[in-house]
Amino acid sequence: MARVSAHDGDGPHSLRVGCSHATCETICADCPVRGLAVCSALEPEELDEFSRLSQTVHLPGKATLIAQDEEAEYIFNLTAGVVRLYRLLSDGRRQIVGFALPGDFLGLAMTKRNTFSADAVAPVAACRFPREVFARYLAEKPHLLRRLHELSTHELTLAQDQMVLLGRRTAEEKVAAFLIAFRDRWSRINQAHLHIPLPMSRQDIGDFLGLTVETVSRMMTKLARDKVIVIVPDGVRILDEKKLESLCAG
Amino acid sequence: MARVSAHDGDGPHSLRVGCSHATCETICADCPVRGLAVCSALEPEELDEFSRLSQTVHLPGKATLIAQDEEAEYIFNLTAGVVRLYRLLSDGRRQIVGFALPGDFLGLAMTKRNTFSADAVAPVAACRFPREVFARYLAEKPHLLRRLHELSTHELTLAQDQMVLLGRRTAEEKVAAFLIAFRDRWSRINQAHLHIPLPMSRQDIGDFLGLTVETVSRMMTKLARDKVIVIVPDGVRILDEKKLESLCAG
DNA sequence: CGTACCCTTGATTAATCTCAAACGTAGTGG
DNA sequence: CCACTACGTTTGAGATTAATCAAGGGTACG
Repeated sequence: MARVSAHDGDGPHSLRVGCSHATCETICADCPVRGLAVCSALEPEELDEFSRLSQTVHLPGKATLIAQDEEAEYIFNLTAGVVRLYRLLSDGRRQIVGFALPGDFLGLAMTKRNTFSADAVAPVAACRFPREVFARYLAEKPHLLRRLHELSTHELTLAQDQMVLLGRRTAEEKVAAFLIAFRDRWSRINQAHLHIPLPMSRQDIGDFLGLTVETVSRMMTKLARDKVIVIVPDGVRILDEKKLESLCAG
Repeated sequence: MARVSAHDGDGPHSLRVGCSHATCETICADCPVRGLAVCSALEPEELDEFSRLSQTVHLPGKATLIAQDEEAEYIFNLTAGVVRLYRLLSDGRRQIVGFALPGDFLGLAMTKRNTFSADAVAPVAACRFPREVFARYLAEKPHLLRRLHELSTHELTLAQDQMVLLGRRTAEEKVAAFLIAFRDRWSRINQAHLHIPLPMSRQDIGDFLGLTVETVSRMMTKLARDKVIVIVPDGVRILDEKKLESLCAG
């Protein structure tokens, strides 16, 4: 896959196009999220063709991938890092509608304008496709469309989970459910089960759970005090899995 | 379209198959939600073929269309009435994840098991397709799949709106935003703008907005006291559109 | 070393929930 | 026809959760 770096090398916004076609194949084959992403819908020979439509981009933390209401120039297939997706109210209140992890696709809707903003929580790598190019490719690949539809409806299910959480769970249940959900999502990427990496800030977690920073912090402290978790740098370690699960109030 | 009644006629669960093929065409052509529903993706000759895959069912209020975690036997295309979609927590807390109006499709995900429950708020009419039959038809109609994907991503956008509402809006803003959203959805079906029909109970509205019945009632009363709306049987009438919109806190 | 930022903790306030009761309406049966 | 019941809605008073306001502690980075 052609490779572009948007932050390293010779200047803050330099673009450096890297590998040849042969290299591209190697990169896709080595892709850590190969089996999870949209790409899993494609045959090896299609994947080769597909990969040539994109560029691999590396972005630093806080970089914007998608800006709400702006024209959707690109869609992304995240390969490393974590991205927050959010909407803002006019007075500045923010609701994070999701966190994207490696393997996640940004821009499923393929709409002309973005319906949310997205920026990197920590440095990210992604396959970036011009939306128009992707749309043309999609038009002649029904099985890719089917995969996209699967991903969309899965997202919709997650969104409904989140509605239950936001509307009907207490602060403690929200935090517990968040940790469990994050553990489950990470475990599909790497095997580490009891250590949950949380690269995002408490503020981000609060804006995802419909809570203030202070409340998130208090609930984390409470879970730690109750020996359910230990707070470690950039995450938590689960001490009592059963207890944490029971606190979610399924 | 073949017609089945699940509540009228000779017994509580009687099924009465009605019209012939010729009649079916007439019914689809007359369908009030023809231009809104999935059907809008189909050519007239396809529509004829498509319609023969379904039965028109009529269900009384409170009837269950979809039961969470059960096998998804049917998918529905709502033609009349209102349906609430919801999830339950094990202790009985309920979150309504959406209301389906005429033209809406239930079962977009096409998954083997239902991820939510759905029941009629008031008597409904719907085109009912056996899931397997629909899936087979879908497999050979990429433009239908495309339409389904469009509908799914639109649902996802609505779900994200709802997350903002649930996570970051006050009780008054929630109720105001609910009324505005409902007015907008009705206006796509019939032209009546200032009268908003609300066939669902206050409890339903509360379970949709993440509020208690009492709070919904109080906010409705407040809006009425402030001369923004008038509460009428089975709905509200908007008195001050601008004010109501400003209360949503875009 | 200082500054900035994030996280935590404490005290107080405010929004919403809970509990309780009264009201209205629709349907039922005497 | 009316009384009675059932159910949904409204209103009030008090309890509770989470927000707000305020301050201190830790860590990273220049």
